[in-house]
Amino acid sequence: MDYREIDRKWQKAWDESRIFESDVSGKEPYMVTVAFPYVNAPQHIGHMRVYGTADVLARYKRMRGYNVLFPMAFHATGTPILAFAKRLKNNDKDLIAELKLFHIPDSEIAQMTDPLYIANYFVKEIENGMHRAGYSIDWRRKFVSIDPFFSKLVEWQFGILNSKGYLVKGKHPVGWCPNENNAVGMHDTKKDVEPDIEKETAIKFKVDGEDSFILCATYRPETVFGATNIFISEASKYVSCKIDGKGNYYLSKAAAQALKFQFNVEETSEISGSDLLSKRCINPSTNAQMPIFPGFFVDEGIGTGAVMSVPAHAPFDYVAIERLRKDGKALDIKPVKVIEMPANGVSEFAKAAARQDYFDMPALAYIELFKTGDSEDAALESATKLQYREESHYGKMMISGYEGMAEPEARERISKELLSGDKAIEIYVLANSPVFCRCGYNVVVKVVDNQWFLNYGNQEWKAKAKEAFSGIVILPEKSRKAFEAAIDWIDLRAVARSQGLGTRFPLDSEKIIESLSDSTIYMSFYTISNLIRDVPVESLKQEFFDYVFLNKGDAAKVSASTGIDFQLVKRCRESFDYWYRMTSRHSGPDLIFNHLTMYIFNHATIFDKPYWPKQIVVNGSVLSEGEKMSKSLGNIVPLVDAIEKYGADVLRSMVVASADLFSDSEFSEVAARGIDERFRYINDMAEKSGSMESGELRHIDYWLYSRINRKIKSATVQIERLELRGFSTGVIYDSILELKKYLARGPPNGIVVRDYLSSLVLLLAPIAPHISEEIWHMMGNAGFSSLEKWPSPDESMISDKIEAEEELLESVISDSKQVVSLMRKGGKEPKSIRLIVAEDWKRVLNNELSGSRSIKSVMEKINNAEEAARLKIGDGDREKAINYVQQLAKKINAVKPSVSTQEEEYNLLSGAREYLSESLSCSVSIELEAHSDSKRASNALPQKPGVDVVT
RNA sequence: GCAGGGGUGGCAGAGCCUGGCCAAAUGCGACGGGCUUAGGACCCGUUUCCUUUAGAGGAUGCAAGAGUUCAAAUCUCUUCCCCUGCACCA
Repeated sequence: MDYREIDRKWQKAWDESRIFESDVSGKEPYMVTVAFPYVNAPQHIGHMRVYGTADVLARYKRMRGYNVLFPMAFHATGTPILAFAKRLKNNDKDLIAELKLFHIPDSEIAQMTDPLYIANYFVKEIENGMHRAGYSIDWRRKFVSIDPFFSKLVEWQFGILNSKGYLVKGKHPVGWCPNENNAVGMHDTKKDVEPDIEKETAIKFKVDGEDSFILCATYRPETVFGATNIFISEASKYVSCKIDGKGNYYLSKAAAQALKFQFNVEETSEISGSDLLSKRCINPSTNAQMPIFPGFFVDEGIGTGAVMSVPAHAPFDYVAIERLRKDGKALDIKPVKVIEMPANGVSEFAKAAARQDYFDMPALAYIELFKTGDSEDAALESATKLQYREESHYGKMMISGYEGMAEPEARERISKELLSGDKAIEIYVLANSPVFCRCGYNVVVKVVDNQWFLNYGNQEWKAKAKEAFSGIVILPEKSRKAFEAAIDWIDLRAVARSQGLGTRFPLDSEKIIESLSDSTIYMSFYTISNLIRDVPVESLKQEFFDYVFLNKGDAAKVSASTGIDFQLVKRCRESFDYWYRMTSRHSGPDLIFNHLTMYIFNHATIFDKPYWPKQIVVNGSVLSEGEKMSKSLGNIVPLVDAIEKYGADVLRSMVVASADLFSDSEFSEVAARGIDERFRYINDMAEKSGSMESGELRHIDYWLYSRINRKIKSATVQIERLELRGFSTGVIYDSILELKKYLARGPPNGIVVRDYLSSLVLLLAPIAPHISEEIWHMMGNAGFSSLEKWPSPDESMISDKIEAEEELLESVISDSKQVVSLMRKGGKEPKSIRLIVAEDWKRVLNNELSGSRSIKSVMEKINNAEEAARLKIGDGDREKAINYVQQLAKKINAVKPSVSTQEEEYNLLSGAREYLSESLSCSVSIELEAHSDSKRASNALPQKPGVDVVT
């Protein structure tokens, strides 16, 4: 069996028969869409998870009789492709190495300095990979998000959003490269670090006798009540400046430079750090006089280059004051405690901080307890972090007006009060500074003016989105909460960028629509993309989309004003109306907080209710040999390589079906081998089954029928919920165990095996379509298994009884083996084994006990002659019956009702006698308890025949 | 910090919603045996501890602790730990 050959054979057959090209019909529609791939890299096996899962659903629904559409397009908007081209221009070695990993020839790489060339190349590459993976895609509908005709849809969409007032203008902080003069995201930084922007409160400390302020940035404005002095960097340059035309503020020159990206900063004079030391300030919250001291730890580049000193709550401040004291300075500075920890604090540190001896200096507690072999700065750093964290967690304010308030709440309140009282301003800082742009420059925070946002915070819109969301089936159901959180959380989203590929922003033609915002309703485009491919782009006017997607206006007028053929206009409307009624959307969990949420919002406001999303499926990722795939680990496996090596179906089963939706699946050599072996086994059995004789149905044949029908039933429930792990375990693994068990029971019955395999092969079709087709054909069927009807269970063939009886045989064997092995230990060799079938009155008692779970009532029945007769307990059996019930008393909860009668059990064992003696390598005889002279006879229980090993 | 998900035997991973048949499926690994010239494949058995020459009994056990219950991996509470996301970026 050569997977490669089978893959090619059936892919070709599918293509030639165009079975995945779907058009409007009388059947129920089912449309499956996946977050389209970004065309700046070839696919690796990780991509197979989401596309493969979607394909499994598409293939399953097709077999369920739906008219399934699985389209695909490509994403090329935004900056990554530009960045890619730029990196290649600069001969970026890492990128070239990555491309080589995917076997991209040098001649191609040489041409990849052109963004469009890159996009085209990867479009082809990815399409080829998807084709070889066997996805049932209708390729006629493909498009790229930078195609002009697609831009028309985006323009139309933004026209609607604007008319609803959802586009707003405002300020926004971004990571910024002063050298390249553009916004910097994760993709643009060295080591791919996301610039982490945080807000800080910069408090104004009035300088005594001057009309100016010292500006101190802090994360903990609530500690301003404990501020005793100010620290500056003695050796640094400071400036006095106006910020946005207001005030005279002292801050470090470095800080002033950085703040120019956030405010209009006018420097009016320069002053050295040491000259500042002679000034005094006033604490805006306590009106206390505060001296200015040099602080050994103050960095001119961080914050404002000036720090408000809170020695009670900041270890660095405390130590700086101590050092000054040693030099006879700052003698009158006393720490002021403003946050109290509970006396029974949870950590050692917190407990100490609350102790009397550290009464007003909790910082000291942290410092002392953190004294390690580390450098002092490192220890102080750790102490600071912990104190900050613990005070946030457990601390309560001691300041009147805020007494007892938890610190985070106080922080927010006090910050707001300072800001509204004009006692502070808000600045942005880079929390993970320094971050380097790829060009080598330090990234700063810039506040971008005139930024356009989509206002997802709009209450009306949010309410609509929630309404739409309530009607969506989320798989797996447990990710529903994440969506709810996302819908609540999403607020303003910047929507225009100054660079990148994509559609121009209608309200500012200098800008490009941001690349997640331009792809929130693109799935609707699939319904018409194949129809309008040759229509002149200019004709795709607003009224065309209004008619097609919103049913506004009429086709004749639209045709007249746009010049698009009347019939075509109507067909577009019909196509959208047909397909968009049932859609399933697929992606990874990383898109919940952006794309998928935006998808819901945009659909809710643009489309009418019948076309709102119906289902969203979120799946986990793929680990490679237990590790996350990453460039640095060098364990990225190109998709086409893996298909070549293992075959599409083994790979699909491993990547798509070996884990449940939410968990990561694992790609490994061992797993591949396991699946491969099982596929081969099924294939071999199918081959052999052709020549198997058929005969009358035996117990074990009914058993196999019961199993397969039960499997069809459970597998259908599982695939419906995309619980693919359970599904594939049942279909691939368990079914083989069942077949083996069946074969061990004697010569197989051809018709039964063939029926079993036929169902199995169809169940396998969604995950392993190529092999399914191959075996389906081998077994003499015409047509494609991909188009066969999904098997439906025959409930009448599902039998608990038959399955329980087969289990009985297994337990008889294992019981007997255990006895035999005990005998052998004692040096005795078994000659034969007598199996004794329990009498019917025991069965009756089992049923009574398992029903009532009451020893007492059953005993009463036995002792009552009439009842006993009804229960068919003869007078001679009464004594035995009482003993029996007493024997079961201990395990009353484990007593099960009896499934078969004495006669049935006897027949079962007799029928399986050959199998039993073979399994036990010993001759076996069956007898009834009533007629048995074995001393073990009374041990016989219903479902558990007595075993007498004769030596 | 906030939000979401999780913690099960050597490993992976079911079970948890709907408590009892759970010393816990299945796969992998390991060990012993069979088959084989040999290896692979395949087949059988073992894989928490103790006891047991009759199919068994007992102890411990599903992150830790407490609770509910006749009965807890499963329900409730507390604590600890891990993963993911926190935006203008695809």
